[in-house]
Amino acid sequence: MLHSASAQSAKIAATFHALGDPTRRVIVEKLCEQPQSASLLAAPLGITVAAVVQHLAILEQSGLIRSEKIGRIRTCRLEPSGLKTLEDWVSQRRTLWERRLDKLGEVLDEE
Amino acid sequence: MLHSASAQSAKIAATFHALGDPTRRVIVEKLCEQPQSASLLAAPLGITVAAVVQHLAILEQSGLIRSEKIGRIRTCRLEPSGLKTLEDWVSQRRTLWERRLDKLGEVLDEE
DNA sequence: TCAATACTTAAGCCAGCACTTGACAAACCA
DNA sequence: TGGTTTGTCAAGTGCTGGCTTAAGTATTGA
Repeated sequence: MLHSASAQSAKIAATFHALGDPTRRVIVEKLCEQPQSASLLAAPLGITVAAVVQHLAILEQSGLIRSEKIGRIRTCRLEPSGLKTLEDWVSQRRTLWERRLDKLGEVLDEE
Repeated sequence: MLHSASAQSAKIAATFHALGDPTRRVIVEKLCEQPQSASLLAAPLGITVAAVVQHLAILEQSGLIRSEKIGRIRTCRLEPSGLKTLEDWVSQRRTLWERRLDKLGEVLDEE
């Protein structure tokens, strides 16, 4: 399955933007351990639930988390494919960099 | 070699903050292919060299790039260990998440 | 049914950040 | 030596983004 380059870069942009904020990173780290409600996430963060909900929206848009509302409780959980997007980007950059070194090696060998 | 948890998290914070900006991501992507000077980086970005230099300082602080000034030219190159920091964070989260699933499986098996 | 809980939404505040301008310094070159 | 290139630094500007408050909706439980 192929994605357009722009779709991929849009997703990566959203992901990095989401994880660029320390509070959102803490949320993601908590959700790695177990799913939690919005108010449960807010408590240790020292910010209002309203603020947390705003963070959750950004995280959800980026695909890093998923949330489901049952009754009056919204339960959030990690979406592992979001981490995969990140992993792919990093390994792609790494590959590019290594390929460059390989080429450089070839040139040096020829001389 | 051990690093303190706070030192690691400070580095990760700097890395995510650095990559949270689209312009800085473009810079990193360019530097994956080849080292470049500040003005060379600025040209296709449509911003001033002064702005690029500010971005470079942030990227360098995060450990994602390294730069060296020879004559009047500052050459920037990728620092692969910066990408490694990122890779480590992701794989750590992934591991946490998988471990949770494993535990969940055990509990279900016991019942 | 009434109150408490859990979240949602909108509006506004303010600090931080990306960027510019302008003035400067150093290196290169004709 | 004078002009061009390349980068540095400081100050200022405008906008984004994280947060709050306040008012609302839906769900739950006594």
